[in-house]
Amino acid sequence: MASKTEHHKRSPCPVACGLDIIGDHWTLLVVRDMLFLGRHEYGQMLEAPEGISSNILSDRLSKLQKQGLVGQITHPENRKKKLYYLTAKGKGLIHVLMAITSWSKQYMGSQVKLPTDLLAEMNRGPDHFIEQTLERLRQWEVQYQIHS
Amino acid sequence: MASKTEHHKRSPCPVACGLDIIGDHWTLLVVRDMLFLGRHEYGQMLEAPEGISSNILSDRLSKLQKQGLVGQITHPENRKKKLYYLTAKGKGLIHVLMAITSWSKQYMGSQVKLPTDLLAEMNRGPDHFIEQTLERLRQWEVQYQIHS
DNA sequence: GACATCACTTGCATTATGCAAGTGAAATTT
DNA sequence: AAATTTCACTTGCATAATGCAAGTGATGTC
Repeated sequence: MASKTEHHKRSPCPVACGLDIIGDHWTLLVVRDMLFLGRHEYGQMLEAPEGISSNILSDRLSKLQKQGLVGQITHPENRKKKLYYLTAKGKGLIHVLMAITSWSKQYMGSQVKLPTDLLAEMNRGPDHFIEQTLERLRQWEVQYQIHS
Repeated sequence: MASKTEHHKRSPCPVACGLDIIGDHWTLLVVRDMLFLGRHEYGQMLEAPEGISSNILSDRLSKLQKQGLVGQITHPENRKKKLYYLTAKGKGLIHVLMAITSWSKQYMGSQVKLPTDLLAEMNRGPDHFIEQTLERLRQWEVQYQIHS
């Protein structure tokens, strides 16, 4: 569970410290699911096309909770389900995710595609897209009475 | 060498595709060295406080070159040295690195510190900082006659 | 010609990941 | 209320990635 590569013990660099949390193949995909794709349940995230394994998903969700990026509640409509949500710290990664998205669109061209509704919103500019995304989350939080 | 986790084969998501290239503990630190810290030699990067291993550094530099983010020339002042430089694709990651930096500064507080000169430039706003950083690189490229 | 530098490479132990299968608690069906 | 299903994990085991120490060979210096 504890990674051997904990940069922050050796370096105060914000990039190095940030990578201690998000510097792996899966963490940012889990954040993406919650932030952009409306996936807040374990089962939904498992179904994402990248094909995360159940043990990795479980591990990342618990790490994200320990680090304060994610919280959870039991699903009000089904007590055996859980809902995972982003805290302010987790939502703060929206700028990182958008920067990666822009970079990929620009330099990996034909390989990348994104859902048409998100693409349309994104084409109206980054500020608009961010506001739209956060508003969507706020509404979802109201629906489930989450105070992140 | 070929990772088992190649998202782009399963998903066209720009986040997933981007993470295929930068989604590990070390790649972005190597880019950071070249982009912000003026480290363009193998030996300099080895000395970074995070303590990258020589085999990992070698691996990442060759991957970055294969993917077109980095190029190399032999050092004009010492033929047994090499100079590594960022292409436009590599420099394009500046927005990702800045987003991570901002996020770390905001949410990891006391843990992160950065060189005073960079901090001062950063406090003058992101646009200024980006222009300053890219200008520094341009001058360095002129010095070594690099046409990225 | 001996020695030091430099950018790697190699071997091997440790850690992380991928996959398939299993577990137990809660809900649903019979 | 007994049996089955759903759900969020765990576990076991094979494979891949990483960390570390020690080479290697091509160059440059004394």
